[in-house]
Amino acid sequence: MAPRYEPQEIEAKWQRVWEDEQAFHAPNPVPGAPTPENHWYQLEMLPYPSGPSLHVGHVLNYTMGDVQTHVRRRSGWHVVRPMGWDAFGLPAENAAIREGGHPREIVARNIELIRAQMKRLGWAIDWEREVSSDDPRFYRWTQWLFLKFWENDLAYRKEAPVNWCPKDQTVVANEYVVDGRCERCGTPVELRQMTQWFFRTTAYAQELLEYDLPEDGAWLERTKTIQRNWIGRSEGAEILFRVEEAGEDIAVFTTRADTLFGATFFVLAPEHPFVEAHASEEAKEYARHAGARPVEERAAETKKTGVFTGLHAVNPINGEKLPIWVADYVLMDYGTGAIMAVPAHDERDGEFAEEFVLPAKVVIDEDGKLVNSGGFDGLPAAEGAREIVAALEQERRGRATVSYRLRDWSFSRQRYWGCPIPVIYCERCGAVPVPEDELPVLLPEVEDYAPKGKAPLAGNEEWMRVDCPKCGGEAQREPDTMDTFVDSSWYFLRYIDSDNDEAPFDRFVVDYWLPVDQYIGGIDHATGHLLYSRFFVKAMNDWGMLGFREPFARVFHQGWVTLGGSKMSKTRGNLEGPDELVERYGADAVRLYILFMGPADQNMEWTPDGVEGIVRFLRRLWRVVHEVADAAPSPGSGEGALARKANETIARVTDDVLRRFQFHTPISAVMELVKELGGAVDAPDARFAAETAVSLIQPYAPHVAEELWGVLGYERLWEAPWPEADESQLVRETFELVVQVNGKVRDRFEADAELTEEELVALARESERVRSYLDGSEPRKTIVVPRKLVNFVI
RNA sequence: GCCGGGGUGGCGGAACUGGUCAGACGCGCCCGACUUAAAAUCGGGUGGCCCUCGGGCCAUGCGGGUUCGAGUCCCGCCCCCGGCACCA
Repeated sequence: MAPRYEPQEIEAKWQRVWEDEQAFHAPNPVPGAPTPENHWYQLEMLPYPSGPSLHVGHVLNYTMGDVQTHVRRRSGWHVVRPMGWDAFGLPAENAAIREGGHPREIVARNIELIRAQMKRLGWAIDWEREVSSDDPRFYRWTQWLFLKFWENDLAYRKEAPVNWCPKDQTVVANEYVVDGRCERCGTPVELRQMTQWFFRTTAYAQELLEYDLPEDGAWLERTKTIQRNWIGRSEGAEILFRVEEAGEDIAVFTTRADTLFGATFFVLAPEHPFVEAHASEEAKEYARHAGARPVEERAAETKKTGVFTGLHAVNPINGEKLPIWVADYVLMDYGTGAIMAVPAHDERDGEFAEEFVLPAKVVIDEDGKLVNSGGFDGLPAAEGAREIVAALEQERRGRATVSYRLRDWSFSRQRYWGCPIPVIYCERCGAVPVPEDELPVLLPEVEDYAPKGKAPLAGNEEWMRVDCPKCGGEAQREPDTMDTFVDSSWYFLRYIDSDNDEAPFDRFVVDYWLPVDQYIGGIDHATGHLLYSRFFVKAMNDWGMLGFREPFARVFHQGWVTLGGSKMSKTRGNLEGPDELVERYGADAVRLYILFMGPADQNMEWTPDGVEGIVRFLRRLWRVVHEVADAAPSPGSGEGALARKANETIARVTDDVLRRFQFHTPISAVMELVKELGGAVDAPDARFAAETAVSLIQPYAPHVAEELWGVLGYERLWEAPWPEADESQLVRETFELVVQVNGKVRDRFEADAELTEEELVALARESERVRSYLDGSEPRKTIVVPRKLVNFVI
């Protein structure tokens, strides 16, 4: 009789062993010493410790990473799999405000609790590399990196319209405004003119479109599409229009240079500097009002609005004088903020022309060829565009160019709980960097850190007052803090060298481990975190800090876990933690269940109902392995029906996890194996099958697998080599021959795998059932698929 | 509108390069064993319709096509999910 399966005891026992041994610590390579070539960096997006518990979505995410980790480790890879905390930022700060404590304390408490949960789930994490973004030893280097960006003109300060969240009382980056609302709290954002710090992400717009991946790297098409759309590259031309009244040129951007002869008027965005400089009073008045409104609001207007400026622009291709209007359907931050209007071939220009009774001129006919376009008539549109741009280029009035939709990343935040921006403002010297040896600028205590529309750090006057590092005169600190996405843009580099106090990281070790071999996290970060991290790495590569240009070789997005139909999230308050289930059924059952629920990349509704099936499977596995240990001889035989099934299971599980990144089907495969084994525990090959089943389930259920490994007489399964399928066992001596008549299966029977095509046909024709369908007639055609089927066509 | 991903039983889903009556594995449901009984456990059944119990027909969003053979390939629709969108 097998002892009872007591997951709580078993799990506590093995977790203690792994902890004592630091079983999942992966040492860094040392220069000059031999290093394992086969290395693997397994990374999952780090959690916000804004609440006291993980939710089941996290459990899915980290268990997937865990399965990868175990399989890779046991397959001979040197695997690093770190963990840390995205501790700074709004989520944690808002939680602290809600609960009425200091963010530092709330975050520290949450980290304790979540770390304990992670250990309780038995994840194979290298805890020696743990980092937290609110630790001065970490954010010192966040500040250092900021200074590098500034020094390299990739960070700058400017006054610009920015998204302001009235609830969170801070600026929000474009990337985290979703449908005009703050991604964090769902409040509609407002447009505010503010002086802010920006990262010049646009400098890398083109490179961010090109995935500079290692040979075997792969990003999902889905993710690349989202990023591509976000970056929004359009090829077109910049064309100069002369405004004689002002003695100036204005540039327009167009993707339709082929329609240049069709331009009948000209439009400036309200914010275009030319308006304030030269336009009529009426036009200026309109521009002041219109420019203050957010784009979504402008777009929602049913009628186009605008005012004539009193000025004219000369079309460089034909010398026509076009009236210049100012209208809010033209946006300052795309292209040049000015357009040539072609009402016949652009819907919006058409609407505007209709509203203000302006002429339209058709220049492309139904066949897509240029008409009314002087010497360019008859050219197909694409060619016409090229020719026209070429002609303008001769006159230095135009050139082919590319425009992007991507904007620079605004990253200064008017909140307390973040990394201080190490800048000092001096009346005489302007903005001055805090000298490197004075880093970190520690986040000071403030009396009141509640959001109030301006930076809470400004409230600490003693901290704010500082001597200018350049001239020694009176100066003030920058009171804004950094967006938490700055921290997460490089944390994966710090993991690799988290004890380094001389530099953010050492290039040698980072170049060894990175790019991250497998990154797992939510697709909601496709245009934010994932893009920012790529930007950071490209910049650091340009400065020679590291030797690669992409941070993540492979990216996988788990689906959301939904509850009541909507994504689990703190804002919705529909969180479900794993604790109750873990307590009841153990970590192994929860880990298996969450992965068994469905394909990991699809959304799934959380229901604990099916966990019973997994518990039944674990109990069966427990019982069957004990029975085998009692009944079947050791070492036993590696041949027979069970052994073959076991080998097939090895091949399936390995391929699914490593190549297909599919986690639910391996569980089915092992279930099948265990079921078959249960009916033949005293077979000579039962022991081999039992060992295989235990070994294959270890990445999913490491505790029970370890215990059963012991029952089978072995030790340290977490270090045991991953099983390899015996190829000779996969090749069957016989196979089930399917015989079809007209494509319909009429008979099936075992046949020797060595038979030739002729022999198979002969065999098939002997079948009684087939004969009755053939009805004595000769098949018109016979198709033979070796080792599969014979099909008679009559 | 443009770009990307999907549509298979009561449910989650499997079928990886066109080839084993499509539906693995699990949930749920039904039947049985054990039990005084229930739970637990174990065994069996479970796409639909028809049936003379041999089997037959229909089925992978809809309509066509290619092929000896299509969930898988091609063409045309419909629907769902995600991204972008007054972006010139």
